[in-house]
Amino acid sequence: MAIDTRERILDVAERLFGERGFQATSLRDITTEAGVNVASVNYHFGSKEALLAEVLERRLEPINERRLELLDAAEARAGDGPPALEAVIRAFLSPPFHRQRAWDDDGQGFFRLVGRIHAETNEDFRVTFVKQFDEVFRRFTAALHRALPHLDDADMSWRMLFMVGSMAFTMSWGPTLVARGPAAARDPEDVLESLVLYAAAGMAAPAGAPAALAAAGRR
Amino acid sequence: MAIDTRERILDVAERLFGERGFQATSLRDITTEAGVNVASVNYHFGSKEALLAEVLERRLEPINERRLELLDAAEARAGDGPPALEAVIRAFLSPPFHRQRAWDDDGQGFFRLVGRIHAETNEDFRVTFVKQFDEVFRRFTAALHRALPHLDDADMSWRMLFMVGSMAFTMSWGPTLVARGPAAARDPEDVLESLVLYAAAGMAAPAGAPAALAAAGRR
DNA sequence: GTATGATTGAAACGAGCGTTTGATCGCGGG
DNA sequence: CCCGCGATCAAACGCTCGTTTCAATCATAC
Repeated sequence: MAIDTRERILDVAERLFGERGFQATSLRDITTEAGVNVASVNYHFGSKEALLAEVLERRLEPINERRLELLDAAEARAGDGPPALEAVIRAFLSPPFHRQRAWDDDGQGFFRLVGRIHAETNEDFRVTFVKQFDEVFRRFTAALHRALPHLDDADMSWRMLFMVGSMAFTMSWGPTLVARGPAAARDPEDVLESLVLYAAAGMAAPAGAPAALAAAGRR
Repeated sequence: MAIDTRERILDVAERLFGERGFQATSLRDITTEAGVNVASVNYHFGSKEALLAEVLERRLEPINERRLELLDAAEARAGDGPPALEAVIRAFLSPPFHRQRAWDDDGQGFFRLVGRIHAETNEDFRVTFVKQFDEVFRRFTAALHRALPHLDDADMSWRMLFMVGSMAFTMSWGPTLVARGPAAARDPEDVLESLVLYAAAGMAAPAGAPAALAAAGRR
């Protein structure tokens, strides 16, 4: 009936998956709200899982492309020297935020969905999910290593995990935090700035000693 | 049949909820693996949701108690002055890690479950979930404000979100990261140290300017 | 030993799920 | 004009879910 059935399904699925989660959202929820037939999901996408995959890919691909563009620019600006830490971190963190003009935008569904899928613990899902970030991770790991030569591989891996965690959590809880207390209300752009500063400072922190030594030093 | 039906159900439920998620885990999965009857869940807990609540409470209550104890100690050590930033952050972050001797422990189920529930976006769930942290958040917000007087309320709220996100993400992805590349393999205690250093540096970062000013300053 | 109340067991309930089917519709090309 | 085909539709399929039922079993107190 309507303009484009595929697009309508993708839009509604993105929002509902973000609001309620993948498992908790039924195809009937989606198709009813989109005003299309139940069968159209399987007709256009093949299965519910394939629908999720396409929902994610539609957003993540341009985001990861943009990340690499910004990283290229940061490295070009640095010439032969190591790239500026803050620029590298901003290249990674800013693209997801730039689809979000305000906290209650339409983009909120995607925003929450991204936060949610980052927390998905199903190992099969993680394998396919990580693949989409393969090149992004390799490039940013290398760039961060150059910007922060004092960190070894293990330190870097964990700190990148910390950074991604902050980002994912902010995307997932940001709308809730803003809705709860007006004290926290700020432009998404401001929050991004705050997150970049936080991550840059954390990344640049001195490398930790093994726990045994640190414990001895503390006491 | 066995020693304690309630306890057996709680143990298995904790693990399976962590591995597969709440929605994706059926009561029959749990009861089969625990060797008890399907009806026993509803008999002992009332419903599947009530079972989840008890699974969470059993672990979170002692963790939050410990957090407050450690915060008390840190504040006592500081006397009238502001508490040491790193001590406050360690008081918050360390309790969940201290149930985890190794990454492949039995505690992994709980570890992942905690990571997962932090990312839950169902608003009803969040309301009840946040309540359990009420006092913890109030106390730590106050302590961090004293340790970091240069941050306003909004900055503090967001940075605490960043910190919790790093923690939750680490708990959720830590086992995956360790299993994937031996480069990252480290004692959970070492990772905690790394996380504390990262969070302390991020928290202590200079306060951000509003985005408009920051953008002007960058270009 | 038997009554009593808590616990367990097998089976069934109704509802909702993802998916499939086969008829029907709309429409551009022969 | 109608053929062919992609798109849509209502309906049904088989299955699994959380929950309930009610009889059987157990432990304990009298």
